[in-house]
Amino acid sequence: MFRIGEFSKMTKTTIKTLRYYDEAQLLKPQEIDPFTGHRFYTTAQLLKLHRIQSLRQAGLSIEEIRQILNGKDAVPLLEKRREELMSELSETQHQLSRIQFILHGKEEEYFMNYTATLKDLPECIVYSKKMTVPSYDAYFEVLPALGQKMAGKYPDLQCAKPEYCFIIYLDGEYKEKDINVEYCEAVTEMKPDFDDIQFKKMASVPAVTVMHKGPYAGLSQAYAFAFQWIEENGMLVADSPRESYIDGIWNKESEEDWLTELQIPITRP
Amino acid sequence: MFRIGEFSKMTKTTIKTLRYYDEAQLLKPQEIDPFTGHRFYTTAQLLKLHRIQSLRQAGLSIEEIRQILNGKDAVPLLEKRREELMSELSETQHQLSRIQFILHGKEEEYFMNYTATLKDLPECIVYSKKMTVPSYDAYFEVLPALGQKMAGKYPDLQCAKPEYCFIIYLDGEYKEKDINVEYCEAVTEMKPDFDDIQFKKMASVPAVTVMHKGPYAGLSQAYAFAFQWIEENGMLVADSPRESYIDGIWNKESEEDWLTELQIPITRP
DNA sequence: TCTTGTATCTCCCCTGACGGGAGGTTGTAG
DNA sequence: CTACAACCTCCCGTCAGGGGAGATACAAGA
Repeated sequence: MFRIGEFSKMTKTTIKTLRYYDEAQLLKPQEIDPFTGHRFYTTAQLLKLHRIQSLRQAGLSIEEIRQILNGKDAVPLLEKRREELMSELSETQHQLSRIQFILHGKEEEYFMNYTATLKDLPECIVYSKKMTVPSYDAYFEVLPALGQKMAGKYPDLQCAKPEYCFIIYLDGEYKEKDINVEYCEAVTEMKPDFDDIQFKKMASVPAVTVMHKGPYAGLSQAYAFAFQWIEENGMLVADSPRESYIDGIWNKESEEDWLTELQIPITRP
Repeated sequence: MFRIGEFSKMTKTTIKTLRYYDEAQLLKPQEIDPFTGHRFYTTAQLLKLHRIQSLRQAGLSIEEIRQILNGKDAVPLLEKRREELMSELSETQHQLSRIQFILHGKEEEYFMNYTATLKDLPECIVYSKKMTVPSYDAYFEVLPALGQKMAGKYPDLQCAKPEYCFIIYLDGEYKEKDINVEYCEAVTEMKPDFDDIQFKKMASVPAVTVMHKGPYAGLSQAYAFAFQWIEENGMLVADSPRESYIDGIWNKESEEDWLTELQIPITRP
C-alpha cells in the first residue's frame, strides 16, 4: 500500500492528477481511510495507471479512456482519434504556411496592408446581368439605371440584408477595355427572368477574401497578393473571383475611403 | 452603421464572438447607444475585424492579436507561434504513430496486454554491484546477502522512498547463462565505495516503459514488444535497458502477481 | 395605437484536464 | 510537546467563446 505522494513519484503523475482521476471515476485508489480520507494505492493501480497514461499520450480523452477500461472496444475510438489527428495535422500545416507567408511576404512593404482570410461565402439568391463594359469603372454609371429598371418591373423586390452586391469577371484573362462582367445583387426572392436579367441561386462556397481600401486602381495589387497567398498556401482557385462593393462613390466622397472585398472561391486539396 | 446582426452576417462572425471581442478590448463597436446598449459597427471595424480573423486563423491568441493591433511588432509573436506549431506538429505525429502501432499491433493478440508509456526516469543516487550470474533468476538468491552486507557496513544507509531497485543488463546480446548484470538500488545519500560496491548518481533520462505482470519467463515478450514499439515510433535506444522490480517473490506468493517494469532509455530524433 | 415577432441586451454557467492556493487535519521525527 | 511534512476538501482560474434565461428595443401589420 502506497500513500498518494509515493505513488505519485513512482508513476510520475502529479497528486492533483491522481485525485482528479479518482473523482472522474477513472482510477479509484484501492482503499480510502474512512476517517482521514487518505488514499492508498497498490500495484494493481500501478498497472492500470500505466495503461491510462499510454492512452492519454495517444491523446484520448478521459471519457474515452474510461469507456475502454470498462470493456468497450478501443478500435473505433482509436480510429476516430486518428481522424482527428489527421485533420489537426493539416490544420497545423495550414497555420504554418500562413505564418511563413506573413513572415516572408513581410519583406515587401508593399503587401503589408493586406490580409487574407478564409470564409464560406453565403448561399444567396441574386439577380444578375451580364454585360460588356468599355472601361474599368464605367459600370458604375450603368447601375442606377439598372436599379430603376428593376424597381419598375418588380416594385416589391427587396435587396437582401445586409446588402451584397458584386461583380464577377468572366474573362479568363486581364483586360483593360471591353471587359465581360456579370453584375449580381442579392435579393430576398426568386422572380421570373426578363430581358437580359436572370435570377439564380448562388451556392455557398469556400473563398479566400482580401479587403482593399482605396481607389480601384490599387485593386490589381490586392489581386496579386491574393493569388500569391493562394498559391503559397497550397490552395487552388475554383471559380471566377468576385469583387464585393462595400463603400464606394455612392456613400463616400473620398476615394481613399472606398472599401472593396475580393472573394476568390477556392478548393483545399 | 450596421447593427450587430447585419455585421455578423457580413463578416461571418457570430454575435457572441463580436460581443466577446468588445469585452476583450479587441474590437470596440464604433458606437454604443447609451440608453439601449445596442452596438453599431461601421466599415472601419470591418477592415479591422478582417485583420483579426486573419491572425486568429494563424492561431494567435486574443492577447497577442491585441498587442499587434496596438502597434507591437508582429514578427516575434509570429515566430513564437511558428515554434509552437512545429512542436505541435511533431507531437501530433507522435500520437499518430502511437495509434497506428496500437491499431496495427492489435492483430496479434499476443501483445494485447502491453502498453508502452514515455516517462522521464528520476534522477537518483544508487549503490550498484556488477556481477555475473549463472542463470536467469539466480540473482535473487544473492540479494539478501547483499542487503545484509550493506546494513553491516553502513547501518544508517536508507533506501530511497519510494523504493527503486533494478538491474541493468550489460551484455549487448541475449544470453541464457553467465549473464553480466549490474544490480542497483536507490538510496538517499552517497557513501564511499568499498569492495565491489560502487555509489553513483544516475541522471534523469527519458525512457519508454512497459509493465510486465507474471513470471519472469514472459519478460522476453515484453522486451520484444518494447523494442518494436520504439522502432515503429521512430525512436532510438540510448542506453542499456533496466528492469525495475515492483512485486516479486519477497511479497507475492503467486508468480502470476509479480510485477516488473521495463525501462528503456531512448532519444527522440 | 396595440400587438406580435424578431433583434438585442446583460448576466450567469459550461467546456477539459488539470494547476494554484487557502485553510484545516494527520502522521512522524526529534 | 512541538515542528514540519504530507494529506485532505473546497474553490477559483485557464481559453475562446457557446447556451440559455429573462428583460428590453425595434419594425411591421391590424
